[in-house]
Amino acid sequence: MGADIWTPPTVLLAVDLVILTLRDSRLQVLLVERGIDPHRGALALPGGFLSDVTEDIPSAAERELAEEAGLDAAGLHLEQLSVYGTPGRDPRGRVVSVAYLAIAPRLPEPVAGTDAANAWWTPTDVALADHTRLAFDHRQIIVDGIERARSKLESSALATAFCSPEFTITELQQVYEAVWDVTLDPRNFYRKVQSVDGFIVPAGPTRKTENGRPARLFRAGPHTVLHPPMTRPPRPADMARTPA
Amino acid sequence: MGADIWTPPTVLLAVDLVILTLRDSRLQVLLVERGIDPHRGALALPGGFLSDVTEDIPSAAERELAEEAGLDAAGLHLEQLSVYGTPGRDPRGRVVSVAYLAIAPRLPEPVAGTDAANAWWTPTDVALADHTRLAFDHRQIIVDGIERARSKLESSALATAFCSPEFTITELQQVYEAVWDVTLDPRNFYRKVQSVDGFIVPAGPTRKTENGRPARLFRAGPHTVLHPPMTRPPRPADMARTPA
DNA sequence: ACCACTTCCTGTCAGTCTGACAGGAAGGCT
DNA sequence: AGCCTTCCTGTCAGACTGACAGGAAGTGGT
Repeated sequence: MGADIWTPPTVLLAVDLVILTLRDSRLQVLLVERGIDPHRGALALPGGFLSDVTEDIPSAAERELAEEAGLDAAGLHLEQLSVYGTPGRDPRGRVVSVAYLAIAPRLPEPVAGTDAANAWWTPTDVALADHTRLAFDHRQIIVDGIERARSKLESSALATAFCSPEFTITELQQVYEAVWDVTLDPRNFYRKVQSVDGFIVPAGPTRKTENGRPARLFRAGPHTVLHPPMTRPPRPADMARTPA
Repeated sequence: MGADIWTPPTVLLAVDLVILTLRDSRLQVLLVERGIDPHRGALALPGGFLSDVTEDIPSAAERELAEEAGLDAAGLHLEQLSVYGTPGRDPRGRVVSVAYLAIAPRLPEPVAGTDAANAWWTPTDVALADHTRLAFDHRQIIVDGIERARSKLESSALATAFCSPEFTITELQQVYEAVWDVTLDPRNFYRKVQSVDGFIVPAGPTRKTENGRPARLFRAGPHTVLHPPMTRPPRPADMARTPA
């Protein structure tokens, strides 16, 4: 406890975005190729530093969402994920990054074409494969983001954020199946989803054609917390290990 | 896209701690009285700036836990809560605070006596009462911390962190009742808690006396996620309206 | 028009879980 | 021994879940 004038250290503040969507019935994450050092050429999450010292952190996340992903934050689920600030994670200095989780509906196919056009949707299993080179600690951030999405699918209406404003129950089921990496019984899923109060509401008498019998359309209901929650079937891979 | 040399802005990084415990069958939070401006004299969460630019953020949280609360981080649940960095939340500059949620077992009664002795356990309803003056945005941080604890009691074994290493089922029930602010049926609670795989395990043939029949002792089991989860009964305040 | 095929949706049924309630077990105290 | 306290085991009806069958509503082929 010296009596000298001590001033607290300063850090560089960044935001990183885990943007998830459903394409080809697979969970995909948006990655960009880094054009500058460090980690030039490696894949990374969209993100960047605060533009100026007066910028709000959620605003920075929305700005990066538009600049690097070409996505409009309006009508897009965006929530804070966690903070990553281990010393040495960025060689440029002490960088503390606030990670955000964004969920994009499947519709906006063309992500590129905007400012930073070198962005690709990547299936999550590919992004997390051993041979994929990810910058910084972005691998861990992606893992955390996916786990957050998996968890929130149980207790919240987050699944509707993966869908267009109007969607069928089958589409909703595909969200659960892709994110949880399971297969669900359609009949039980129909029953369960419609019994949860305020989860989804019928969207007019409209219907939608594709191949078989037309499906009814729904939209997100008024409730964001699910009572009772959706139950995730136990994955066979989760064998319990007992730490001593 | 200017060609000028742009340097990202720097911010001051702080940690704040929401430390919850159970005292007198009530959920209580540790608050300190601020001795310096801004908000001198107001109540605040324990916390402070990073000590130096090389300090890890979790380490800073543990250091503040020891310095301001006199608690040892070992064997204490500590998890990151969220980040609070709205411009203007601190008049000294752009301060971004990483909030942590800590759960303390009921035993360590004397919190004071250490470096910063002006720390008190405060029932959460008192801390959040309208007449209580809380510094900065700490009211919101406390609300978020309590909600996190409430939520995690459902799906994780967090409740055991409120208890001594060995505890009775009744003590565990009091945790749920205090945090959720509900009353639970002891008989159903016994059945439920013991049926959840790996939640609690019997702790030897030991017993513990107090007033009536001795209670069996348990300790935390190997699993930290609960299958199936504990279900929180709907609070009477949430009157559901059933649309026709 | 009819059939084959696709997808969507409704029903049934047994096992399990939940909420409500009764009553016995095991201590201390007078 | 009684009486009080607290702990714990049982029972039972209703709700929920997982597994499975079969009808409803479209499209396309012949």
